[in-house]
Amino acid sequence: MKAFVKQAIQILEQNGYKITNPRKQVLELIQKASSPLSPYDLQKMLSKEEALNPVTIYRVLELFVKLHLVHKVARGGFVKCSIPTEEGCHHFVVCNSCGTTKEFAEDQGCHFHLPTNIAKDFTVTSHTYEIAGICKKCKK
Amino acid sequence: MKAFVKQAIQILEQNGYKITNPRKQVLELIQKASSPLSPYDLQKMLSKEEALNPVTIYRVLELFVKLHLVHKVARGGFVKCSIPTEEGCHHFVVCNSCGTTKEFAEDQGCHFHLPTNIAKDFTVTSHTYEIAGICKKCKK
DNA sequence: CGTCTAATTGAAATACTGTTGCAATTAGAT
DNA sequence: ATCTAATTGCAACAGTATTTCAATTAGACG
Ligand SMILES: [Mn+2]
Ligand SMILES: [Mn+2]
Ligand SMILES: [Zn+2]
Ligand SMILES: [Zn+2]
Repeated sequence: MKAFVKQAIQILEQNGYKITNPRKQVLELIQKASSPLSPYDLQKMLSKEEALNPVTIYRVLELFVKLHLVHKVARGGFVKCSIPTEEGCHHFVVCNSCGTTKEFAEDQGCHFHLPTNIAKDFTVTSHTYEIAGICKKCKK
Repeated sequence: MKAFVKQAIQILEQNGYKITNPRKQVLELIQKASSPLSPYDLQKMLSKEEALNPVTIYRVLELFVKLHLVHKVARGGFVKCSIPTEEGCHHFVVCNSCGTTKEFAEDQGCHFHLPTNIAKDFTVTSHTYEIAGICKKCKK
């Protein structure tokens, strides 16, 4: 995943969006990162000279998501609480349009799978499986 | 999952916590719900008479999480952004103690599985698989 | 190149979410 | 019924997210 910035710029151009400094800066940071970044994560990574207004970062990311340049992965903020399941896992369907979240049961049991290299360093207490997309209603 | 409230109250008692109105109210609401609830979701579900201070709801939930009466499922808040993967899926390990989030590759490909009854009503654009627990560092 | 303008950014105001400290209230032990 | 530690509510605050509008700028065009 190295051509990321280059390719993203192409897609911006193709869709008639300007190649601005804030957009380039954010793309560079995302390319370097190995973990998901929040708007404020990004802000903190910028030097004083290249500082950006948080509002700008939000808008840049919003655009990137619209163009599918980045995925919006739901992490952070607070907590929704749920009754624990037998196997300690949760399965959700989330509509990207209306935000509706529904919990569901997997039809042939839990598909949990922990890579062995992770298992060494990490004590698992629960896991979550989330499917994002568009619900029936929002398809009109 | 019907004995939920009763069992929760038992565990509160066993651990020397008081059975208060706010705690009972929140337990009832969670039992009724079929989807995860945020503190403010819960607040909105309460009538004027039984109204609770949001701070109280936060603290009640915090206790419930500690006693494993509910799971803290990470949804909502804003966005962390990530470069999309081939298969449109993301796999994270999240430490419940320090909050560190790492993305990882599944060792034998993507374990994505969409129950057929969901597939009918829902157009999937991406999915996320998240493992929560305690990282090496935080185990001391 | 410079000019021009629609697109983009930043500043300010505001709303929502989450946390902390302290005083008032209350569950439940005696 | 009384007493007290545990719990709740209030107030103040910090962090996150959104909206409006004025200032700036990318890049199209001459
Ligand atoms: Mn599972
Ligand atoms: Mn996957
Ligand atoms: Zn929807
Ligand atoms: Zn940790």
